[in-house]
Amino acid sequence: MISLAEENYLKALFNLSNEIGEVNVNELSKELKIKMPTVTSMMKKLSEKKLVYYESYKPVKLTEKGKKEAGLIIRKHRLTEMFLVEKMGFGWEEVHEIAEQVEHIQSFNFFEKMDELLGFPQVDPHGSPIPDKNGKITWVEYNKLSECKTGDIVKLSAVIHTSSDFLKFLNTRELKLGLKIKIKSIESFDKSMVVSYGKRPSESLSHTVCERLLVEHV
Amino acid sequence: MISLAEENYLKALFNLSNEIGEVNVNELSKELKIKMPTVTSMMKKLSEKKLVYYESYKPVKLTEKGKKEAGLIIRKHRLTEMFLVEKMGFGWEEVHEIAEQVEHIQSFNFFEKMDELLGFPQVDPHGSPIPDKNGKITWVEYNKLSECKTGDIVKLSAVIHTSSDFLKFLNTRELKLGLKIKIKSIESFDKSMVVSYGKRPSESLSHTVCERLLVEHV
DNA sequence: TAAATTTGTTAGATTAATCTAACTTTATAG
DNA sequence: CTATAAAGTTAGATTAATCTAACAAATTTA
Repeated sequence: MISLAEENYLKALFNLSNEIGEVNVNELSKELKIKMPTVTSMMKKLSEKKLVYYESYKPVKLTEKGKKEAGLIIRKHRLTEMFLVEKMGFGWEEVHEIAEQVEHIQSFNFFEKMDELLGFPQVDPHGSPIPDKNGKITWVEYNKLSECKTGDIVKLSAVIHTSSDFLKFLNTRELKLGLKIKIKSIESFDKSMVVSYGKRPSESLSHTVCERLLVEHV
Repeated sequence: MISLAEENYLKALFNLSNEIGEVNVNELSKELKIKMPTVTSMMKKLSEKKLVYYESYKPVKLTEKGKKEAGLIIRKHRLTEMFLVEKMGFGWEEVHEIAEQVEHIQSFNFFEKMDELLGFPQVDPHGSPIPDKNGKITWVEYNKLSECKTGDIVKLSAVIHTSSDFLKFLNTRELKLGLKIKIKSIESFDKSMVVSYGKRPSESLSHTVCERLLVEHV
């Protein structure tokens, strides 16, 4: 049995690994807002349970078993977010906090039913892929908007770092997934972009924002 | 802040109080399957938090504050059960276990949304009343089927003790809330009843079953 | 009403998850 | 290549929720 606390460590490890590969104790500590000694001792425990590879003074890695468990938690999180948006009418900026709690519910059927009612979605409301029933994730290679060049026409496919404030900002600019965006110009001094989309002929987006918008070329 | 463990004690107290008024430590201990010394110490803690009245060797009572908190937890439980049945297609025998977990989720909006999507229901799938936003419950006086007499025609309005097995049994007999039931005869030796309802002209129900079926006279 | 049973409490141990303080190892910067 | 900084560990304390063993109070029964 995996405790609630353990689930949170696995999830954090999974998320950080996907960004930066191996994860050290310090990063995990910051991510979870839990002091390093606590993280160290939890790593020993998860190592005993064969959920992570851990050796003193070295970065931590999820085992296959750990990846699967983490994937299944993230599956529950993302299915929940999708359900909250699609079936309950929440905004995409509201769902993360609720899903953080719902993801720990132990009931295969509950999440199966969500999946079914949603029509087996592949991505959550932020464009992140939903792991399958084995916890396996299918990575789609997106590009950062910030790496595109003037004249490119792209489709907004996902957003990174789903803080509620960032999502509210996107709402105010009517930036939604699936939207076609044309890059009109790039300011060389601050890398901000002037783009057009929907009914907005000219919007300026800071580099920070453009780094968090994932797009596909069309 | 009320912890998950504390919430479970409050809920148990609320439920037991409605059946038997004052509740002693032993009953609470059995209900929660937690040993008596643990219950005693938790009563002291809840008493400090002004959620219960507690004095050594005396029965425990919820304070007004405790009643409100307990009512709100039960509200979340029952809204969840209703949502699972009405919006997600679960059977009434499957929802208790899931609701036991969902009831602890901290999100006003989540349960507001359920309430709204359900059209502000007054009762849960077992006919139990749903407390209002202040945790207040409106009691409707039902009669036990076991207390009715031959010839009575009644409407099945609620069921007590919602164990999954009991509910599955009701499913096999096609006994649903709202059903009109006619009492054809009562066996004096075991108090079992022969009744007719729906497409079933003659069904025998044991006294144990009849005590758990709550009805209104029509 | 005295004995037996049930109910309740106290004391102290245990477990999981956290912390702080002190120390060690590894990495970085002159 | 040493010295300093950053990262990591160990040891020991803390808190919440649980337990068992032993004792005490209340209730039931003979």
